[in-house]
Amino acid sequence: MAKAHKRDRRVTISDLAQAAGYSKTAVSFAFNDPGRISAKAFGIITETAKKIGYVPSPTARHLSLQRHQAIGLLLPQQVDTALQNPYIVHIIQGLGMACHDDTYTISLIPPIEESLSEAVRRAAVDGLITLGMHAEMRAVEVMEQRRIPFVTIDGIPSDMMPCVNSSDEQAAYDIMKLVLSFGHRTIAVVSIAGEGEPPKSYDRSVIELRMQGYLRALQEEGIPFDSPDLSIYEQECSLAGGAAAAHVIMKESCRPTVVVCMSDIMAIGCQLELLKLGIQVPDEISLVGHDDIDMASAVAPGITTVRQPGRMKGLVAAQMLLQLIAEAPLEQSRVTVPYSIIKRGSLCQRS
Amino acid sequence: MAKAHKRDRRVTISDLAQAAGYSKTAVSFAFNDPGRISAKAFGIITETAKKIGYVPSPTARHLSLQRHQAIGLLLPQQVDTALQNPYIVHIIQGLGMACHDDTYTISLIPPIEESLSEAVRRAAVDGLITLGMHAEMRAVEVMEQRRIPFVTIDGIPSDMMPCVNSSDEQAAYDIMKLVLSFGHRTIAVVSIAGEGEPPKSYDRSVIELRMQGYLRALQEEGIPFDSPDLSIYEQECSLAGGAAAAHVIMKESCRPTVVVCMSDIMAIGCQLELLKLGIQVPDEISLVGHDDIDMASAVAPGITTVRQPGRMKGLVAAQMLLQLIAEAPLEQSRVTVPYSIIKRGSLCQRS
DNA sequence: CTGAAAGCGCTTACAG
DNA sequence: CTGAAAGCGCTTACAG
Repeated sequence: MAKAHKRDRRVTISDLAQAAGYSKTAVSFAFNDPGRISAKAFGIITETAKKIGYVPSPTARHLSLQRHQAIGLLLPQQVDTALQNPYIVHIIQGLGMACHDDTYTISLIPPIEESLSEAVRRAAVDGLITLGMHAEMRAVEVMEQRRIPFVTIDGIPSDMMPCVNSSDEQAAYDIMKLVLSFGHRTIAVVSIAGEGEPPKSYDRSVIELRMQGYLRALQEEGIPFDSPDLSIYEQECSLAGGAAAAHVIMKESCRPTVVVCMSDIMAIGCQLELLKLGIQVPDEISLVGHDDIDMASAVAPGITTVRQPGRMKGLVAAQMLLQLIAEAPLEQSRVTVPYSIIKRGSLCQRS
Repeated sequence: MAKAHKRDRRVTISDLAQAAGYSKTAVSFAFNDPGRISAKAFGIITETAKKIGYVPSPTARHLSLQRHQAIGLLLPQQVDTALQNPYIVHIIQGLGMACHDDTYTISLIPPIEESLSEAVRRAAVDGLITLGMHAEMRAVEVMEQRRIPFVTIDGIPSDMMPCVNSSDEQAAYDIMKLVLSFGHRTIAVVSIAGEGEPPKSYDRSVIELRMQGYLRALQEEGIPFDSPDLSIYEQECSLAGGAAAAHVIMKESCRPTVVVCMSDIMAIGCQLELLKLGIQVPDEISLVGHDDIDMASAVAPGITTVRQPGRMKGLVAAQMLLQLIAEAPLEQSRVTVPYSIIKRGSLCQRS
């Protein structure tokens, strides 16, 4: 009676049990295990449910079952910033592919007031995918306290932390080797500027690995870190950052014949700006990038780049995570996903 | 004692209460309203919490508070497919911007076995953003049963359904007018093929509105729907679809001087293919698109297009949704976000 | 087949 | 300031 007043209350299992003339147990079975009640009970309950508009509360279910049917992606930055990075979008697509069959949902979890660990505390998910995590981070501690499994993409491998990486160092080495094989000896490298401390600088490790790869290849060719033929810049990872790089490079007294960018987005920004400035690409200045985003093949000339298998990484990471959630053993806790070098028009023989 | 065995159990509020020598009430206050307990109690409880690694269960909190601190985005397709559409990525970015301050999380909710309404049933969120919903859909019914507020982007306006749209008909009209003002009279329109019934064909309404806009402009110029100067194609909304359109168009006996594509992605695909086929763009064939995705300015020539304010729509929709969740009245329940026509090189005077 | 009851882990009105 | 207890809305072992 008291309850009947509140017209706007959500209808609960008790309402339905009462309306249908069965117990809550029976109602629950009707929705989750119909075989355990009579056909008659099932009929009455589902009919009544339809009539009074009963929908089981997911939250209550989650608490009861200790399961959310959701995984989270821990973002190093706010959602709008993070999704500007096509690589992250690719990763999400990969997660989606893995979640599809198991009808898991994906939560995007940005830091709360700069704090990833606070975000982890509040995340209502069965597991987390993290980007560029290393074992020392506070967020890891919270995940362990909460006993919530996680898989790291592009993290620093360490014990007990499943992760999927690609060989960033090797990939960078390979593309620099390619550049050198085209005869280039005056080289500009555009690295990615990290904005501050963790969590923002999540992929410092990747940046460092790529730089190491570049330098290793250069060294093999007799070009040391401090060679006058090598100039290294840091720019924001965006079209604008690439454009800025173009301007700085053009001011060099000893103009490079190739610009090696750590990301396609920068390479494209740089290329567009160079073209605007009337420079012939690739004839006067060649360019290479990293990631193989969609745009890399759309611009003219296309960007020679390393394909970062974002989708594949997301897919594999999510599959591993679902295994962990199911408490199944992992075949391997560190998987390395292959990259490939995509040759397009932006890199040519030094003229 | 019995509990103490299970080393792998998550530590709960009871564990902490016991360990700290206070009640669960006190523990709860320590985390949510420290002012209500003594400084001493607060100190002991937080200290002990740290020591035994207590993190409050978000799920239990959600059930108790009847609040998730999360909104969901109902996707018309699987995550990986949906995110191929940059417009949807933009919308998510907009949602992120609105959610940032209120520390709401975003859930990506794809249909479950083709069923959006099933997805809505299971969604553990405080509110939903839907794409292209109309009042008759089953999903709407479920949202109402669950009393969960929602805001529709690109939906068909109707009573009691808050929505944010842009004037698609007008935008399409405007760009076709622009095309006509450049002297074009032999025109190919490439529409978006809908793959089947709802939920897949979520944006049929948008497609229809754009088509209506095109036709209205054409009609004003004396080009009726069945004019021999007008050919209409349907293609998948992708680079490949655009490329396919290019081939079909080139086989026309009466070759058009302009291709009006309903999306940039198709326009770009078409342009790249035309260029490959040796056609001069825009001199031999001009092109226009729709959406102004990043790539539209990156290709050469740039695509003349209508900027779809995806980010803005997401932002506004999420702000409205948060209002509804807070049970605050909406200033207006139907907002129209402005578009703008972006002129680039792909459209020129008919030669 | 059916249902009373305990449990999931919190919050909070209420009484002291 | 402090705590016992009811409540959030489900699931499920258990007894009948």
